[in-house]
Amino acid sequence: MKSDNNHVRPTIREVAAVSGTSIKTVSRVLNGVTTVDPVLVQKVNKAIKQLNYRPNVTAGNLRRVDGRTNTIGLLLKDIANPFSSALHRAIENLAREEGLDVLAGSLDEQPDRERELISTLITRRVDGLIIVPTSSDHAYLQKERSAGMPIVFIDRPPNNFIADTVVVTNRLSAEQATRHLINHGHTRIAYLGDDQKIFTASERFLGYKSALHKAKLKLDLSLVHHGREGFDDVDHFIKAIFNSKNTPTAIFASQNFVTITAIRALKSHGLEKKIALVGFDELPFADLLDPGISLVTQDISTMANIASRLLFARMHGKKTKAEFHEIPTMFTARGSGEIKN
Amino acid sequence: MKSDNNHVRPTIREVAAVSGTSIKTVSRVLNGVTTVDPVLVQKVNKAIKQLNYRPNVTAGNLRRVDGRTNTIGLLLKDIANPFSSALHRAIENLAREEGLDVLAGSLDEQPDRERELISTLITRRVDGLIIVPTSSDHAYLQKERSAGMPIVFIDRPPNNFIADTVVVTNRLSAEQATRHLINHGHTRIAYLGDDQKIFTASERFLGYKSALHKAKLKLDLSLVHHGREGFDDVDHFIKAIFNSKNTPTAIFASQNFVTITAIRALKSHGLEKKIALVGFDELPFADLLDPGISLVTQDISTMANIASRLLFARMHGKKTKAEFHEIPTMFTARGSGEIKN
DNA sequence: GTGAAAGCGCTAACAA
DNA sequence: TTGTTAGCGCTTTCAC
Repeated sequence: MKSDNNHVRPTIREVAAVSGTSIKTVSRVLNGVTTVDPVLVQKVNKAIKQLNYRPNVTAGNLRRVDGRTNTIGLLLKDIANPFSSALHRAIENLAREEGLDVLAGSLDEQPDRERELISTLITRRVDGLIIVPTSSDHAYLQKERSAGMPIVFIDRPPNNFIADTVVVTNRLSAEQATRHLINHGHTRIAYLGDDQKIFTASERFLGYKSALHKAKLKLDLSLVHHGREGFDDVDHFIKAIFNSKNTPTAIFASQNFVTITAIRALKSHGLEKKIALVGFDELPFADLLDPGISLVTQDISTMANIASRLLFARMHGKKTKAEFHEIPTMFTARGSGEIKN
Repeated sequence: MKSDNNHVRPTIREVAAVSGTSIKTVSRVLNGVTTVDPVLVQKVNKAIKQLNYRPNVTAGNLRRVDGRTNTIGLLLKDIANPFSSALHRAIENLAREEGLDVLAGSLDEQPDRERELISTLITRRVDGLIIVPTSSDHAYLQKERSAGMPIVFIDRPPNNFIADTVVVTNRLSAEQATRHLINHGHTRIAYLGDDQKIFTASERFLGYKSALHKAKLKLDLSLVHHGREGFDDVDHFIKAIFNSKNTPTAIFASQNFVTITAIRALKSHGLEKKIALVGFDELPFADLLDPGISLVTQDISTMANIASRLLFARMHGKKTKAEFHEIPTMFTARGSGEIKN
């Protein structure tokens, strides 16, 4: 609150005045330059303490030769989502080691929000961006990268734009999960997924179809639903197929909230121990349910590690061509996926 | 990357040059001043587009009369914890409406980390701070507030420092939860809690004791354990009391990870339908377990709302004395807490 | 309505 | 080793 005159922070100039030195000497002390006379260092430190001086780093960065703000931007689907927050935390830890702070924001699958947030982050001159994208066209980022902004995509690749990308083996893992159900004797396997516009959702659906195909099972579209997480339609669909003649004997749910909806629906029909279920995505405490939920989970730690290292390297000037990393998933059998037909 | 000469962002000066106007006119256009000749506005906008100019807000804030950075700092226990991330998300939404970005960080119950993070946030000149504190002494913040930094505490109050605070009715709600178990016929109720140094943990323990006292039940310390979340000791303790002669018939678990540990232990003994359990804190999908977990939950949305509004008001110069808000909790009976003795 | 000059708090360059 | 000056990119002041 600068408007308050008794509430103004002292500047480097005042520290210089109080300590009887120059601002440059104060600056040197602040930056740990070793060639300063220890006596002056003492004086400066005393003045700093006396005035409760706190350097303004944003002012310093303005002139500083590297011009860095030591801040990175992180765009997530939703900060409160378990996958997002685990990713956020892992990246926070890595950023801290590099002396970077993280400005994170939720996009809620809204492309406008993606552009808007990226715009404000650029306006703040963050040093780099890690993005779980939601837009279907990232050509607009070309200008930003040309202006020197390092950008790494995680969980989903960019569209119409080439950049470092870290994703998981969505298709392969979904195929394996579906095959797992097939191997337990199922031939009528429902697919419940997120909006197909989302990369991970469409990839996982391809994996599901591929598994059916390889097992010479026919794709029955009446058992397929692409919904929006948490929306009633998933619930309606599940209730509808359970009331139809064509009841599936197994379900592959390709995202955490969809899996939750499926579990609720199964429970409400008393079918949770009769119909097999395999989910894809983080699901806290999947082991506590009865039956435990068999899940394909993502190696968030490795994803965060690779993405962060890539970003930091670009921030340090690395100029090699964009890298694409596909991280294997883990499968944990806990019971729900091992129910036999 | 300023070191890269072909990667430098254009400045307001270049926009002025290209558009054939002055930097002040460009500044006016940028800030939407309406008294600018539309012809000049056109020219300026054309130059901005042509150069892909992005104003540097940190530079602008330096001179700007209010000196604000439009950033707030948010210190949480752990960004990936369900309670923290829900709080974070709620605050993010409110901050966005005010045009503020959020710099969030995890403290992991480490007081050093609290001081360190606050220090870097002040150095960045954030406009305000919302803190879930972990330190046992906040006197060090006095200087910062005197220098004009608005500070609001949430979930836990400050120590040796008076500031706006938003907490829940920890003691009362814990007492009610314990009484709920007593009302179902239990007299040997175990208490499992977090480290007592944590405000919420000690308050909830007081509530537990108060309920016993009012029901004329004796406090049996062999049924009480103050552990650290996720640590094996909670698990060991539970196993020990189940193997003792003094087995409890009910458990009050005062924090989410402790509740999880309790559920796991009960399940491993096949006791989840025999021993009653009430938890305190967020627990995703508590309704999906069998039995459903009866929980005291916190009104995170209201907490975030009140804390944010308080902070924003202080940022706008509000000078009234510190407010203390105690938010009621909600109790949801789902089965685990209604098991009778 | 417009622009030149000063200055925000700091670091870089260069001199002493 | 220390200090002076210029300047980072912008907004403010104030004259035109």
